[in-house]
Amino acid sequence: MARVAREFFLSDAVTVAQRLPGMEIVMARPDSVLKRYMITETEAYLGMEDKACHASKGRTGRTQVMFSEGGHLYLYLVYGMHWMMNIVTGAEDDPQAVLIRGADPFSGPGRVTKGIGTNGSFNREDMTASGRIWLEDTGYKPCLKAGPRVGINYAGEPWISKPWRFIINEQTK
DNA sequence: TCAGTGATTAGG
DNA sequence: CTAATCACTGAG
Repeated sequence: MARVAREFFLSDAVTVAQRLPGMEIVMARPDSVLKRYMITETEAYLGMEDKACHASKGRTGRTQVMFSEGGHLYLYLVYGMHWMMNIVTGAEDDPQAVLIRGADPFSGPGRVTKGIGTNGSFNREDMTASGRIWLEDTGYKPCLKAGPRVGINYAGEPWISKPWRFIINEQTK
């Protein structure tokens, strides 16, 4: 299976967030064993206008990586204990990103990073070139369910209501 | 329901 | 320098 290349990450965050579920995050462990985690849930953060997006505050030390070319990782610590992992999307100077909220078998953005082992040392990593983390397309195109994003009430309308959270919709039978 | 925990940011 | 905030989780 081939590594997903730059072009994929240059689309807008909503498009990338809709395509990511079903794809696999591949981690090369220090002992060179490869671990794969299928993405199950994402959220899109759409640039400077989106008040829920950290980049709406402008270019700061922390948000700088969101202004880089799509394919880079944006990792930050929240509540003093949980690392959040985002994939930057769009062209350079177009600050958008997709939060990874779930990756099998982990549910919840803090559990994902803890489970797969990403932390601040992965901030600014380029997924299209890194030797320790990248993305692969399995070809699986799951059914998705969209809904409002979590934990961003401070952003106010209309951002609270944007249906930019995407979850694999398990078939009920 | 609510405390833990520390980086980041705005402001004096 | 201070103080507020926070894209969460787990325990009760």
